[in-house]
Amino acid sequence: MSTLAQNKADLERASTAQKVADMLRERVLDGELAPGLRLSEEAIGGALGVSRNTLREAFRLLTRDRLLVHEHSRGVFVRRPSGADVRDLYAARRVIECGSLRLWNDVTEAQREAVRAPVRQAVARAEKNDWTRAGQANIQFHRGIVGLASSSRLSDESDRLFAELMLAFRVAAEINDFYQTYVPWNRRIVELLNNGEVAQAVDQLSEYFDAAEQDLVARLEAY
Amino acid sequence: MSTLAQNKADLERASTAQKVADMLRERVLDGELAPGLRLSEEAIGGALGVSRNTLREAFRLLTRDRLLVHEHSRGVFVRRPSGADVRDLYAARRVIECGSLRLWNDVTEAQREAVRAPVRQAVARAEKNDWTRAGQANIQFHRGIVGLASSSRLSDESDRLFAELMLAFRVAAEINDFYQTYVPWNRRIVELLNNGEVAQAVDQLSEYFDAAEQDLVARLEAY
DNA sequence: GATTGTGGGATTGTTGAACGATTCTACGAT
DNA sequence: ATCGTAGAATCGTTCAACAATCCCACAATC
Repeated sequence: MSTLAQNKADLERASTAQKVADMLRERVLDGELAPGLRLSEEAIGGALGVSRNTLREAFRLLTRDRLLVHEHSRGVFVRRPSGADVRDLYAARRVIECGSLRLWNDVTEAQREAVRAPVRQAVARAEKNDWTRAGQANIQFHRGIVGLASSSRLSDESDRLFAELMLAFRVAAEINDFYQTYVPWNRRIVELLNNGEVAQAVDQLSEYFDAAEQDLVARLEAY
Repeated sequence: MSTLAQNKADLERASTAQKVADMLRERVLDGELAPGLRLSEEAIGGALGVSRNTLREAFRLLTRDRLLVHEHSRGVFVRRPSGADVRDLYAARRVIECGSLRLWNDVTEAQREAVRAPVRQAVARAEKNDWTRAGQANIQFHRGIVGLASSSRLSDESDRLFAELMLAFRVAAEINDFYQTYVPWNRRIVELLNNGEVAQAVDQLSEYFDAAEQDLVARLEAY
C-alpha cells in the first residue's frame, strides 16, 4: 500500500517547470542564490537547458511562495526581506501558532508527538554542536505546532512563512547563534504542555516570538 | 497625494497575464465559470485574444489563489471544493480569525471600526432584502477581523480562503439564506466586543464557525 | 456482458525564434 | 554636477511546431 503511494508521488513528479522550480528553491534556500540577486531569464534558462517560457513558469511558482519577487519589465529577484517584512511575518506566525497551540487538548496523540519529537532531536543535535540540523529540527517543531490545527492550507502557508524567514536569516547573517538561544525555550514550552499548562505554553510561545522578532528586526535594520 | 497613489496603481496595472487573470477570477467568482469546468487553453485564449503562453501564466496566477486546479497534461479546472476542503478551510479560519479577534484591545481604533462598520452595513442591507450586498458586507466583517493582526500575509491568505469558500457556496447552491442566518450572529459578536467581553466574542465566533462548517459540509456531501 | 487492448484525435508540455516595449548604461550637452 | 539622449540589453508577448499525454470509441477476449 505504502509503495503505491510512493509510486504515485514519483509519477506526479513530471513537469519541467516544477523540477526547475524545485532546483531553484533549493539554491535560494541554502543561500547559493543570494537575496537581492537578479535572475536573468536567458542566463538561467541557458544554464539549465530549458526554454524561456518554461523558466518563466518556474519563476511564477517561486513567486507564489514569496521566494522571488517579480518586477514588471525588470525581471525576477531573490527576495530580500525587510524589517517590515519580518514584523509582518511574525504577526502572522503569532496568530497561527498560538492559535494552533491552544488546540493541544483537542488533537490526536500523533499530532502532539509531532511537536515533542523535534524538540528532543533539537536538544540532542545542539549538544553535538550540529546547529544546522538543530535548526531544521526547530522548524519541524513549529511545523508540528501548526499541524495541530489540522488544516493543510494553514500548514502550507506556514511553510511559506518559514521559507521566507530563512531568507531573512540569510540577510541578517548568522543563523546558528540564533537557534542556539531558542532551543531551551522550545524545551520549556513542551514541558508546560506535558504538564497540561496549555495557556502558559501559549504565553511562552508568544514571548519567544517577541524576542525573535526584535532580535531579527534589529539585525536587519542595522544593514 | 491620493492621485499620485492612484496613478501608481494604474501604472503598475500592466501585464496582460495579470489582466486576463483578473477577468477570469471575476468570471469564476460570480459563477459564470462553474466549479468543475475544464478551461481549454485554445478556446479561452482564442476568445480573449491572447497567446497560449500568456494564458498559461494567467492560469498559474489563479492556481496560486486556489481558484483553479492544475492537473498535469489534463489542463486546468475551476476548483470544486469538497466537504474535506470545507473542513480544512474552516479549521484555518478558526485559528486565524479567533486568534486575530483576541487582539481586539491591542489595536488601533481604525482597525476596530473596520470590524464594526461592515456589520452595520450588513444589517441595513439585510433589512432591504439585499442579500447579495449583505453577503459582501459579511465578508468585509471577516476581513476586518483578520486585519486586527496587522499582517498583510495573513490578510492575503485569508482573502484566498474567502474566495475558495465562495466557490463552495456556489457548489452548495443557495448563498442567500446562508448569510441570512448569520447576520444577527455577527451583530452579537460586535456587541460583546463593545462591552469589552473579548473572550466571549471569540467563543461566539468559534461557534459561528462550527455551525457554518456543519451546514456547508452537509450540503456539499448531499451532492 | 464486462474487462482488456488498441487505435486515432484532441489537448497539453515544451521549445525556438521573432519583434515591439521597457529598462539600463554610458556618453555627451548644458 | 545635473540632465538628456542614443544604443544595448532584457523583458513581454506572440506564433508555429512537435513530442508526450490523455481521452474516447471500437474491437478483441474471456
